[in-house]
Amino acid sequence: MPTVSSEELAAAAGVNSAKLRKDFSYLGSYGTRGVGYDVEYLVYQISRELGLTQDWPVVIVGIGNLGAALANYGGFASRGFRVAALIDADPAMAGKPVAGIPVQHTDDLEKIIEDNGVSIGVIATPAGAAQQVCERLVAAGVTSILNFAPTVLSVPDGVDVRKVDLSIELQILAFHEQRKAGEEAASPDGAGPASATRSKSADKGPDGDVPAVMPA
Amino acid sequence: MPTVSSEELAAAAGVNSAKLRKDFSYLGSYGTRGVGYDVEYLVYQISRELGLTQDWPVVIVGIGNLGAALANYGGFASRGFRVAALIDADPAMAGKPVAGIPVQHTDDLEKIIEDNGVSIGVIATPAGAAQQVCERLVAAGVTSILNFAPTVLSVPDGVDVRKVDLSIELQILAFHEQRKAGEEAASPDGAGPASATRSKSADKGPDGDVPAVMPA
DNA sequence: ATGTCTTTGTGAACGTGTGCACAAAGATGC
DNA sequence: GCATCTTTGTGCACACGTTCACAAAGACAT
Repeated sequence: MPTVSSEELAAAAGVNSAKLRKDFSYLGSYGTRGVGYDVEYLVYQISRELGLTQDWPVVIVGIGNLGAALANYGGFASRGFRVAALIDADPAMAGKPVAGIPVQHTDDLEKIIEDNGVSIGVIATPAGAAQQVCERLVAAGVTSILNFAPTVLSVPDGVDVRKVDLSIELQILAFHEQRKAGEEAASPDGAGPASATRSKSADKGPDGDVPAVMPA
Repeated sequence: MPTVSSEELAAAAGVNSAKLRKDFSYLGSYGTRGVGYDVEYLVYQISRELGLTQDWPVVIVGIGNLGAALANYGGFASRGFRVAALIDADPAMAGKPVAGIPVQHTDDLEKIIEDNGVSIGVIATPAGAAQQVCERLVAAGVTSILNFAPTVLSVPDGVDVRKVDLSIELQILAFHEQRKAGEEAASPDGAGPASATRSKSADKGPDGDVPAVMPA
């Protein structure tokens, strides 16, 4: 029986082995003392807990560059996601295959959702259309939405929304990049609107995450 | 002078006002007691701390659907990013404009980086090409990389890499979706490879983040 | 069977981030 | 000038996640 120890896994993943064991214990995963974890059972158990063993039909609304990129993205299928339908508002797109799946028109959105039993929707439309699409998805029975449009969606209770901002990661990189460059020369501080320049060093935690609030 | 109180900002952002004030104090931002924060100065100060006042030239390597979507993404410009160049390995793409910017061939990668003083690179290539592109970017002087390819990149010390996995957010939604559905009926537990079924409830924190390790 | 050796599972310590609560600071009115 | 009122800045306590350290469990050799 192929096994693996928490120490090996921890080294491979770059995390602490105790944390890993504790996580596994929360999952109810029991290893064998002196041996380790049964690889096959462990994989199955984690997969099930994460929902990888289920088939999740999803629809992608808005088949622009991003929607097409998502439709072609290989990582979905291997994680249990199945692109049940592609939907776009442009009549010229209708019927055209993207990633081997014919694009359908927005008019049929509700029927598509219901026929396929879809509970997860992906919005890749322009910002202006996102809220309306969201409402139609929710009304048709979708309870989880992944939003790539640069808008905050408002949804009723019981519906989960996760917003993906493609520029936020770039923002974080730039933040660190600025820190790297700022080590030798202190902040240049050009012509800001401030009357006085404040000091106080502004050091944050070593992780360097961005603050909770940032301007649009 | 238009001002805003921490209480107003906190309500708008949905966070605690004390946390917000503490964050601002770390930034060296002084408000006026009894009044609040000078909006204009606050915006400027946060923008500068986050690096929004700087011009960050970036290159995007791999102009497929995703690369094109990124090139067209409006959120970059407003956050101080400027797409300095688009690079692709396909000679047929060379010269073709995407988002108004002509695509250049990979052969000229090093020259493009150096000429534009680029320190941030975006990789949107297939997984197979990512590591090689990464190495060329780093060798040419790039010190921050945003990786959309489904591969782990290895880089020398001093280079930051952030990996964006487009399916991880979907994964998290599915995880919550599974929890929603699992409330009424306990886990179905089909034909797993396990000999015995373990219990122990497996409750995680209320935030419901995914564990540190997951199978590929 | 007994001892040794490996690795798990977990109690306890530690560090970090969040929220409360209040003194201090400044504005405003009289 | 003094009192009052608002809002900041921050000490303190609490909660949560991470890491350490070790007893218990089991495998394996003799």
